[in-house]
Amino acid sequence: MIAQDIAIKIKHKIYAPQTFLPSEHKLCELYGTSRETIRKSLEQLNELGLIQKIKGRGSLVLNLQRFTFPISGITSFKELNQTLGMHAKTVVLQLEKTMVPTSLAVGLSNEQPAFFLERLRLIDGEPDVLDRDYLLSPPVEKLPYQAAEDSIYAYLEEELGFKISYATKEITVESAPAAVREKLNLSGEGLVVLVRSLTYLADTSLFQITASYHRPDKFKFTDFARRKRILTHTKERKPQL
Amino acid sequence: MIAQDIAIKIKHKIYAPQTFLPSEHKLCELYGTSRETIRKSLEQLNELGLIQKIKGRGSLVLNLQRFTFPISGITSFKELNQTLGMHAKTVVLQLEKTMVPTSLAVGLSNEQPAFFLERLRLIDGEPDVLDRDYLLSPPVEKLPYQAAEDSIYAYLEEELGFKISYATKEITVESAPAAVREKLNLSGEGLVVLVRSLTYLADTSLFQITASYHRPDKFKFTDFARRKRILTHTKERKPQL
DNA sequence: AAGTGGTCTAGACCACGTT
DNA sequence: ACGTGGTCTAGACCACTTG
Repeated sequence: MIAQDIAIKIKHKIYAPQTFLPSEHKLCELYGTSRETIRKSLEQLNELGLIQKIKGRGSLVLNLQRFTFPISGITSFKELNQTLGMHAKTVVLQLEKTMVPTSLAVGLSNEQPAFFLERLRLIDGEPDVLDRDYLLSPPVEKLPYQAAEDSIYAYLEEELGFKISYATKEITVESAPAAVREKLNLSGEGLVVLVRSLTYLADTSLFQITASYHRPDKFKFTDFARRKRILTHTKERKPQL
Repeated sequence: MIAQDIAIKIKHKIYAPQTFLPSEHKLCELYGTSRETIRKSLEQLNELGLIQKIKGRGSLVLNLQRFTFPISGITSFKELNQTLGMHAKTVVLQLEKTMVPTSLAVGLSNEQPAFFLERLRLIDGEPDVLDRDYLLSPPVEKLPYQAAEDSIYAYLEEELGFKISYATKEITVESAPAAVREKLNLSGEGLVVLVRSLTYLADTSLFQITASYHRPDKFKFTDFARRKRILTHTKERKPQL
């Protein structure tokens, strides 16, 4: 809650870019909590790229446009839409209960029922993205048309109490199938940016398999990343020559 | 150090995928530290996608191949090369001191000297990526050819004591300039995946501007992301109609 | 010297899952 | 009932930056 409160204040420029937040000590008094609690909040903002903590000086508000296009995380299209104020529209092309194709089977055991959902995303009236989702049927038992048109994540989290936890994404460039090419009004070689996602719940069970086909001329992915020194320092020892 | 130690044990399957780590209490005893310290370590592993913490049960080791292609962070090509055991090679095409083109000026004040560096990355003998870097000249005063061929990050961090902190990345698909097209042996429409990065030091000063041109057929970006609920909940209030 | 963030501690209480 | 992780506390000492 503290992190969110500060994030909102940064968003509204109450804490302006290039200025320092109140010191951790002052934030303790402001929120009436201990310092470690404040520090955990600031750590979240640091990880998101909203601030940069500088030893001996303070927590500097960054002016990176983290609110303009926060795609990197697991952000649903609807949320993006709200945040950006784009003139975006979602058209549900298909919604039916089927089986997950074995070609997509990611270590899935045999036949796996799922809701298949195909949605076309339009921005300013132009087709931009075609999403194909499989929502595995345990755990997703029902999927109202309204949820598909609105926001699946809002439905799952708020209505059903699902705890969506993490996702893996893979971005490649591929030649689009004819059906996709048609729906996206593609010309030329028919190359699309393909974003494949696997999304998991807090109990580590897989519940969503997505293929997102993006028009290459409209595709833009922005990312914020902090330098980690955990995995990279585990260098292989080279044999002594 | 604790996070790294556990990460290595996960990598070497001492802690196997789909099993639980020792409980936080046991890890306290193992490392002789307090619980909060263990928890901070586990939080790092959680953020990296190595484990999933489950309340009431324990910390589950995930079997996502986080060691096979950890591109998402700020990982230098050399590090990737080591991690993957790919037959990769870097050819330095150019290294000279110039000015940053004003077209790239990202709020840079006037004339900004920098080292321009062009490198071709070959994988299994095939050109795969063309990197064009500008390393701003304060703070980078010298740039030995050897560092460019080996690893710039290792040089900056280990030799010069730089603290590389974070980067923004932007991925788009564009038509490659003729010079790039040639060096990458591109045919057809000459589309490339363009990854633009701005990399910053811990004091928030910009020091590197990179454009990476990837052959679209070789490009692959994988990402691990956890669901955040800080930015997304700051919904705009809709006007009451 | 004073203020800042970085790290750690030894305890506490809670919520969740399993037995 | 017990063990697990989730959260918080009130203090401590350190390292860095600035006046």
